[in-house]
Amino acid sequence: MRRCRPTVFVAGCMKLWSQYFIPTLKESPADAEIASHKLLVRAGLVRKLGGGLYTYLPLGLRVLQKISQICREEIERGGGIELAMPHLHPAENWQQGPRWAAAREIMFRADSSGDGQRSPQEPEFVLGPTHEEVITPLVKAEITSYRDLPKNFFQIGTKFRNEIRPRYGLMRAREFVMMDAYSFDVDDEHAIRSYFAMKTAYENFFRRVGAHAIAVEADTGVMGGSFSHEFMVPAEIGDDDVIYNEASGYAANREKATSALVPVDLPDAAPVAAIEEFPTPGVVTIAALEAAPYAVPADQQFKTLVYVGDGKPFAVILRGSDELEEAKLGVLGFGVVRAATPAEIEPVMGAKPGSLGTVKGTIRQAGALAGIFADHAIRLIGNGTTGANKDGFHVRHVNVTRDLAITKFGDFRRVRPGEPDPKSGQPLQVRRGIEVGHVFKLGTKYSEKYGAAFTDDQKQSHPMVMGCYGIGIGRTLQAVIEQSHDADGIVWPWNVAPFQVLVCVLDPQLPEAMELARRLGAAAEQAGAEVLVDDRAERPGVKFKDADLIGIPLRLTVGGRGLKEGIIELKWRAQKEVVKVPVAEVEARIAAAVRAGAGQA
RNA sequence: CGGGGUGUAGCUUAGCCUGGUAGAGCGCCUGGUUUGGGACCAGGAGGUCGCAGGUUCGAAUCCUGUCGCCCCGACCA
Repeated sequence: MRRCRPTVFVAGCMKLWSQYFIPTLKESPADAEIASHKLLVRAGLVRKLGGGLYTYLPLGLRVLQKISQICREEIERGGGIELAMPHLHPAENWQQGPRWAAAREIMFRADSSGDGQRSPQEPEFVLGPTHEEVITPLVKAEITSYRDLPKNFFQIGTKFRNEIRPRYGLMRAREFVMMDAYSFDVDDEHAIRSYFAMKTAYENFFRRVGAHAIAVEADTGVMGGSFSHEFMVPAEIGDDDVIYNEASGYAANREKATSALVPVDLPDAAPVAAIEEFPTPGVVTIAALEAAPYAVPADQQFKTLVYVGDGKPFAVILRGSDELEEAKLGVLGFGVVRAATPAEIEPVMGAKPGSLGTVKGTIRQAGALAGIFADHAIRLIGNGTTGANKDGFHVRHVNVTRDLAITKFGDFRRVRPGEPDPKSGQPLQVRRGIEVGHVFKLGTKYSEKYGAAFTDDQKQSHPMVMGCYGIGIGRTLQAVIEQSHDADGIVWPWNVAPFQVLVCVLDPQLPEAMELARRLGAAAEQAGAEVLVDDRAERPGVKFKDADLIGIPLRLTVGGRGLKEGIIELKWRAQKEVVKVPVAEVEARIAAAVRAGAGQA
């Protein structure tokens, strides 16, 4: 017979470490790069199944549930109604929607079970990466009157995205837990109201879970305001650059950030001379044209890039010194955008990349282009140099208004730190952040496509105005760790800690020690805390190290030494000091400590 | 998908260049000594060296292919 530890039952819900499951690690797994990822694994919160796939172990699950519950409460307070949609979606729902082509590459396909012999070309099912394609048809079928609006439905559940590169543990997983909400309103004004209710709910949520998240402008709306915000947790390991100015409060994702580089009242430059073609053999880069003998500064060159939007080529003009921010091409309205290949460019433009330009009359097949889009900043050039659409030639004295064929101006360049803030003119700064949430005013894109319309009090039918909202629950969990840890381990904020109180029994073989531990645990539970009792037959050093690693906010230590003196020790994970408490006073002191812990959270 | 790296016991890894018995630490099991910040001694279990081919008398080691994983870029909660 194998010897087993006898099962010990404890009153209340407190868990005995020896009978629970908290596999801590002394060393970090080799594949963990950042602090939060290492701690997730070392503290026994998660284990990896495969790339971007994680099992939540008991401790991790408890935190996930804590965060989910806080999220649920705040979204409900913001007007959300919880429901649960399938994770498996008929591909048909997506095929009828507006972004099948764009979204399918990140979707996992799921075909009917069987021997796989009859696997169709097109998937029958996909695993849901998000749920607009499911909620909108539901609302279309169920809601038809203005009397039933507004509605805001949300769920907290698993999402599947075939991320090209899963990374950093839960930060970018292929299967992850997300809160997603969808609002339906009668008009823009109400939709904006729903939007800001969600934004407020988000702010409350992040405050309660102890994550310092800042709302960052993610899109400049067409209606004079901004109706997309990302919630970013500042962190060095973030994937996104936040462009901001502290004084003015301006903050935007790099992809959407703009600057006041071009004065609004900048007059159009007058032509200086007739355009003139000149030979530039072998010159195919901005840098080469900057060099002798040409000596044209990069910020006096027009850079012409060719992209393909939904199969049609189009051109973008930037200053030679600027970089294209590809995400900004989104405003052009194409579904799928990619850089054109040299083979695609030459027949349309008349030259290979490096000699391209958009001077009127020089484009071989101007009609083939879906448009020529110019960044505002080229107006700062006024008169400059560009490619002649003839290999080995450029043209100078090119005037923006007189000579360039431009369909439309727009903001396409990537902002650089130091440029003037669009709000205040102060220099912009940059820092890294992790996107943990997103609020987005969708408009009628989906409601029109799926026919989600309502009848107003004038018997008129209108498409509903939608908003969509997401919070990465797992990502928030990891962001909290990233923001709240020290050299020894995690320092959980009270509200999301897997347990709030750890009773550390140094001599569990002493019946009186275990008996006292039970008393302390009961007192903490009575005060409203969740309690973990470390009753393992380990040396004190091991227990203290593990306690610091898993980061329970309040630690109560019961040891033979203290027992003799009639004291126990009370220590906050976030502080260094140890407070000795006479056994006679423990119940009252613990109750007060638990209230304090819950209060400051 | 492009560039770089890596795969050896549950975890961290040495060995690979220069082919010849697969090693260590942690963890685990047994016994003992310890006992307030990751103890010590003795004994023990545990490895298809990612996978498939090839070269060779002989491959963890060299070659080819393949797969997984990690890092840098484009996408996202």
